[in-house]
Amino acid sequence: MRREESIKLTRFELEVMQALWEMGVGSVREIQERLPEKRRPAYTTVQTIVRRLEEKGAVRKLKKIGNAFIFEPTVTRKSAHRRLINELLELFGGSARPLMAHLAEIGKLSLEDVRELENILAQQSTADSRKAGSKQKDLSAPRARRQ
Amino acid sequence: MRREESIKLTRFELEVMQALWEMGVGSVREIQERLPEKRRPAYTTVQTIVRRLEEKGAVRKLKKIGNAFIFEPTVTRKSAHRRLINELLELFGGSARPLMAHLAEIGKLSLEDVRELENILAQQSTADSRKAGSKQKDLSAPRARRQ
DNA sequence: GACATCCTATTACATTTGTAGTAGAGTGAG
DNA sequence: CTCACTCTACTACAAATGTAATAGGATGTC
Repeated sequence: MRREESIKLTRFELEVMQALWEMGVGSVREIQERLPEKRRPAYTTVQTIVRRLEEKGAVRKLKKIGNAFIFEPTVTRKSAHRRLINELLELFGGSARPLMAHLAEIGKLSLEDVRELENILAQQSTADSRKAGSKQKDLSAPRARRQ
Repeated sequence: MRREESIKLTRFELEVMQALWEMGVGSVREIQERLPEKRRPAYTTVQTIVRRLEEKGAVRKLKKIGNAFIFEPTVTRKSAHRRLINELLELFGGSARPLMAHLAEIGKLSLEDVRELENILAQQSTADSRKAGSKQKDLSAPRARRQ
């Protein structure tokens, strides 16, 4: 069994996974309909991507409803994101600092962002020092976007 | 003239650019020799990548020494990195917060990192607040910085 | 049970990317 | 000048990726 960390996803594959992660599970049709209407790919295009995702081990057939397969993700959004981040980090020398500095420099990171993050981290570190096993979750939960 | 922000670089192209950015300018030979010895690509492979980079407008011929061209980057490391970061940010909903949270969650970000960053940001914001009252934009404006 | 639908499986093809070979022009050492 | 080298320009080709068409099986609807 391949380690899921080793699965690399292309841009389009990631979009499809994104839809699946949001839905939990879904058919090819449902995935297609969830993709942005602007320049929505053909049904069979989505089908091809889902097939490739299955070959890569990123999704699997969960069951069949009627004559349609229902797919579910077998890699978590988090692990996929982790991979992407790690790749990006490599370009920045492996450490998060230059990346953060860059984020700040190009205006993507506000002082408020950082202060909140600092609080979270501070709490984590005290919590972790007492009980190292507990995974603090949901920091990456989607939140209202502004563009 | 294409806007440099629109230039997308592949993994290998980025490695080559990395070498060029470090050197400032250089020939194909020099670039090749600067690539990591582990699995160093053939000379003509590097040559091909450099040619593609030239077609994309990421480098240009600066001059000729002997019969060899000397290339120089025409996109800055910063702008290339900005593009990569923006692409990654899109996956995280466009905001840096979830990305930061994720970084913290997977242990890539320490409390010290964040505290230092906070200092930097605090200084920037006081400097900027004199000009633009609202959001701290413009951090990406050309601000005499060494490359 | 015949038809219009919807799905799957298979095949196809252009582009991009990684990786390099070859031919021939330019250049420095004798 | 001639030879060995070094470069460039051009060509090649497989794998990955984006994008879809086609053929044919399964299903719901009269």
